[in-house]
Amino acid sequence: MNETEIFKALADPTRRAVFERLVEGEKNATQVREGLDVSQPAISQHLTVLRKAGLVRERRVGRHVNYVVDPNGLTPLLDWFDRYRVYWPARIERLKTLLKELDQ
Amino acid sequence: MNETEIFKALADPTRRAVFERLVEGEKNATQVREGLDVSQPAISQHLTVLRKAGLVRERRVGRHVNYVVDPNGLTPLLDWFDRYRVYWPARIERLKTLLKELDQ
DNA sequence: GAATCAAATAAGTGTATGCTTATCTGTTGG
DNA sequence: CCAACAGATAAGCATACACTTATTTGATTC
Repeated sequence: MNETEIFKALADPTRRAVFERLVEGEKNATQVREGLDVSQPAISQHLTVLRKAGLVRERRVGRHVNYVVDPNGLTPLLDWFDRYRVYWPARIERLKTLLKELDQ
Repeated sequence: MNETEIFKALADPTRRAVFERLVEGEKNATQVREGLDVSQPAISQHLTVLRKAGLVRERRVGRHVNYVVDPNGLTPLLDWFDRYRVYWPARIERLKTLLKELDQ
């Protein structure tokens, strides 16, 4: 749930691949594993890390456990970026300004 | 320069603190160190990691070496977020849509 | 309710990482 | 030039981490 945990979770390429696969849609651990050259426990461990970081949620469906991306999981990182938005490229910065104007 | 390197660089709390201090403005290694309870070599090592990740740049000024945040350093991460913007909170998502409409 | 299968946990291992102290490098000001 | 000082590098260490194989847990289906 905190920045460090999320950054760490996304810092590992394999784990980021797992996350990216879940972005495609809800999947169980076996489906997540397809195409990735790691053992079943490895996937399970990665999913635990992602879950603890608040990036994914699990949902039991019969014998399987489905994993879904948590829509709010990335929020802390977005907030962090927001705090240093001075250094964002102009394109994004422009966007932000726009929102403020619209909120008024 | 690649996502993994940047995520890793920002995943360490001390190193992220170093980066955040540089966001305040150009500083030399000694100034960066102030208030942080780590040795001089530790700071030097953190700065090297940040520099290799493309997040900061160094600039010799006499006997000192000044460090500055690289404005484009975060771009790869922003692009990554962009790729998964489906899961951004609605507020931001709305913004994006708006921009597109305005571009037309 | 026993067999089956998905997924988690246990235990162990090699490597990466963040830190330290000690030393070296390089630039400057007297 | 050389003394002084900023910062980098070397070397070593303890811990964290990503992975493996082996085993356990837990739910379903026959």
